[in-house]
Amino acid sequence: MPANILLVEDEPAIQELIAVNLTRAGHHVVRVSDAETAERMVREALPDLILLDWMLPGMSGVELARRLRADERTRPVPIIMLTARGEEQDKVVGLDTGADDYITKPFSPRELVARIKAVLRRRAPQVTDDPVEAGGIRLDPSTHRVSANGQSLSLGPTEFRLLHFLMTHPERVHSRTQLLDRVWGDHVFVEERTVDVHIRRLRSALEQTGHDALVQTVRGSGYRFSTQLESNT
Amino acid sequence: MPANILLVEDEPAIQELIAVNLTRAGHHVVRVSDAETAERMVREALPDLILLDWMLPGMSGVELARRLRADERTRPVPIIMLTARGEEQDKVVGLDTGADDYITKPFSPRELVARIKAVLRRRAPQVTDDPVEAGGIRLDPSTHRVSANGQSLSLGPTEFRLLHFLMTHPERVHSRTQLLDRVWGDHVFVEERTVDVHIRRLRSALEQTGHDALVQTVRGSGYRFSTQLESNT
DNA sequence: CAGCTATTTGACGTTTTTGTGACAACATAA
DNA sequence: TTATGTTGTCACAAAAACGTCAAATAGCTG
Repeated sequence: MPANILLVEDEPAIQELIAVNLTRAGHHVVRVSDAETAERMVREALPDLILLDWMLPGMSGVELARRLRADERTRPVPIIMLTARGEEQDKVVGLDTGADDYITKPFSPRELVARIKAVLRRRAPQVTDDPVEAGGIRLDPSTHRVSANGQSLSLGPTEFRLLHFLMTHPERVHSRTQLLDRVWGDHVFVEERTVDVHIRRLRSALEQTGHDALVQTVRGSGYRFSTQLESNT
Repeated sequence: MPANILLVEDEPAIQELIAVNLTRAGHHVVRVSDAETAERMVREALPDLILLDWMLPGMSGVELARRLRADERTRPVPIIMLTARGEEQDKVVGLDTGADDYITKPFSPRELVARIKAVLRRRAPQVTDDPVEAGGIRLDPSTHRVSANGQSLSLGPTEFRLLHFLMTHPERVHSRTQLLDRVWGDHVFVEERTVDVHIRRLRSALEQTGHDALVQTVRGSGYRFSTQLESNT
């Protein structure tokens, strides 16, 4: 289960150490040295998980975590705190800010990878029933209804789940494989091309209400739900 | 929704951590360090929820849960198990004893509060004796009567409870399993498809009075009582 | 522009899910 | 007891959704 991980750590040596190990574990790591940049990146494309150093120049890790938790859109992203001190107090405060786990330096790569795996798995069944709204589309899992500017539209179960997933992970590119895993389920044996077909069905449903640029194709990579127009060269 | 919570945890530090957070979340917390005392307190005054540590000196949490489940009076009190990391397999057993949920240490206060909220909501006795009215249908539990635009119609007991439940939880989609739990009872052994049949009987009763779109099918999910028309096109 | 690859699209057969009528078991009341 | 009504289950019918393919189209590279 490879994941996109955002590593926020100012000390180059540690950054390197962590990045190497995570990459070896199959994850895709993006490195950042300060909280401000990190915040921008998170808003740009939600990572699957954030590794956040406790102490950072400028805005601290704690502060960043708090800010991310304050925003509806970034709230669900799991955060693991990297803390230098092993004090009980810090742990409490750290978790209080909304971190999902903490790990005390120095730590073994093995442990880090294990923790990440645990957090990612724990996050998985975190299916929220909360309504999602973006780009004029409103999707409510509890009533199983989708409406576009008041006008309601009907989707098959799979299209519904697909749209739900895309809307809860907006602005991010999802490969066909990822979509199959997250929308269809880990164990299904389905052609990747099938995703295309469902994307198309979803699109044509959305188009009937005038929304036609929400589900975007990223050639060679996958699909993306975005309220921003596609960037053209 | 503040609740009375009984916290059974022997380790002072964790007890403190949890208590502080729950109190901050508006709950009233009573702390106890062993199962025996806990049992006495529960019998004395039923709490709204019990947070129960898996491992306890003397009688274990599991054992306590089992005993509470065995008694008619204490059975309905929801229990959330606190388990230490790495007891994955035990989770199953824990749920088996009748726990409503479990949470693995270390956990974030945020997560704990959320779980508690979820369990309390799930357990909330939302069935009252008040008459319900929606979509031209009026249902009165106290007189056990249903009327559609004045015209009264007769339903079997099961259809009555089914309609009652649907009307008191309108617009929401209910899976067959949920309906079995809430209408038939928690642990009845009935085929899921039986729900379909009763839905059909309910529908045909309603149709005789001209109401035919109230009970809607949501393919792949379940059924829904709604006054809004099903989305078309 | 040509050649190539990736994606879109429409069609189609299959599978899954739901609707329906019938029936036997059971309870209840006359 | 019989008569009446309710309930759970089944088998089959109907409907909807699904996955796959192949042809058409679009995008990229040189």
